[in-house]
Amino acid sequence: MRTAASKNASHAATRGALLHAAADVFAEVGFRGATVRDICRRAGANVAAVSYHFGDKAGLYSEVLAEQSRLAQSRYPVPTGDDDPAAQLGGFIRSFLQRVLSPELHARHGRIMAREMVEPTAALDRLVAEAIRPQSEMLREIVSGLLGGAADPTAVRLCGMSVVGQILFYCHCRPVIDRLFPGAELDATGLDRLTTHITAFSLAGIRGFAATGTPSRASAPRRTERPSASGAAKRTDRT
Amino acid sequence: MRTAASKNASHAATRGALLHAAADVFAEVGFRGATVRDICRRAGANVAAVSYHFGDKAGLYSEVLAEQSRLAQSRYPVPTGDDDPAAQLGGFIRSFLQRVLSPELHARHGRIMAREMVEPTAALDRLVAEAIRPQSEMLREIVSGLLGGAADPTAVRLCGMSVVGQILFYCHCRPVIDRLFPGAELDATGLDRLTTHITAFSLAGIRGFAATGTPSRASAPRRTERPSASGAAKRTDRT
DNA sequence: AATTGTTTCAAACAGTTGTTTGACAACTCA
DNA sequence: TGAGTTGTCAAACAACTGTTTGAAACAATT
Repeated sequence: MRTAASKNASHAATRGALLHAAADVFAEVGFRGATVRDICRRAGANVAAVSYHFGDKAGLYSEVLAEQSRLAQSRYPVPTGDDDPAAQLGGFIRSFLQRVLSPELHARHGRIMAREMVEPTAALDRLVAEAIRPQSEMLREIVSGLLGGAADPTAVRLCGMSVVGQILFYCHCRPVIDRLFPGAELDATGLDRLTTHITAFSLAGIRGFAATGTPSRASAPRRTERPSASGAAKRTDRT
Repeated sequence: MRTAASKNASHAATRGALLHAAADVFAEVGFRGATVRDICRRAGANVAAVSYHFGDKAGLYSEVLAEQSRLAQSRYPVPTGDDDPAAQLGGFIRSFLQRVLSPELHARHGRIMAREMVEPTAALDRLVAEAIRPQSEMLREIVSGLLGGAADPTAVRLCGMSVVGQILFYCHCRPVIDRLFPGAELDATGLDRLTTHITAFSLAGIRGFAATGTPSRASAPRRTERPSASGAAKRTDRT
């Protein structure tokens, strides 16, 4: 029998090298595009190493996903201990942005997560349960605090998604953004500016809902004609 | 020589069947995951058909991308002819949402675009130039109209991205949303509700900027401690 | 020193991939 | 009719995929 860690250091060494290399490769080309041979070459390990240490490619990927998620969470945790809901929202947005966009984490964590969301693998369920749902719950409480206790749960959910959507846009659409606005980089300064903007925009948006139960006094968008779709769906404007 | 259409109907027929089947397959499993054999099987064509009609797999994909983009744009165009910037924004949001989320288009257009943005291929440049940049420009003018003529270009851009981010979130993160909130479907009614929400949220957010040149009166988010990152980046709060 | 359990490795395996080939049928136009 | 073009097809090609194998190297214990 082996007494856990004391036995062999090389086990943990190559295992770590595999995780390290795999994170890079998965981030670059996705799960499908990644090849076990490429990962092993970068890790300085034999092709059989993946099978030996993680069972198969999917097992390695699942482990990478979990590790990246843990790492990002511990590096930029959501700050707690603030009573002001507005400050809570700002902290939430800042930490979220840093997790997916800060230069040190975007290359791996951010891109891997983006891929996993758009093209889910079997590992997504675990990721949602362990990492995403708690975050979602946290945001729900913050928004709820901003909207007031008796707020419509649907409105709370929609506002939360509006916040997260703004954040993830910069992560998911980075290739497009870089092409549209070549100059704008996302270094630490850019991240600060982004945090300020999204927080202010979101607070104003949420407070628009808080004022009246219905969406502020905004002029309701006029329906576009549906060119050939038959039978206009019955209208239900109110939330 | 062949006089265009009169020659052989079977050419256009199998070519169309290939585009049709390929759109489905690319939407389902992405460019990498799609196999020429699967596409041809669904199209009722021979494996060699792709090579014959489109040169290679990438050529077929590029054609699918362009066709889907054209199709979505003609089906749900951005309504024009409205003078009220708020109504313009509502129309922009509605048509955008319908293009990427309406049941008839999401299965193909929406999902293919989402994949292309997260994992770009060589075809992205053409897509940006022909479809995305014009939309971006349109949105820029709308937001500019809302913020007033002398608005900071950076603020206009950020507000525009806040709008688009909210929209694309439902397209890019659909797998996650479905797991977090299993009940919420996105049929025509749900799309209407979404349109109303995002429009109201965005108008409130933008107007928060229009009031003062700086981000409303929002309490600035307090900085989270950076656990181990050395040297705090110098602070530049103002936009 | 012999034994045991663990980790690495080159080689091979079986399957799939995109693409090409050359024969064959269908059609147009003279 | 017959030459010439065009589209389809089964088969094959070479390259690459994830995974397995059995032997070798290694470290620690007996």
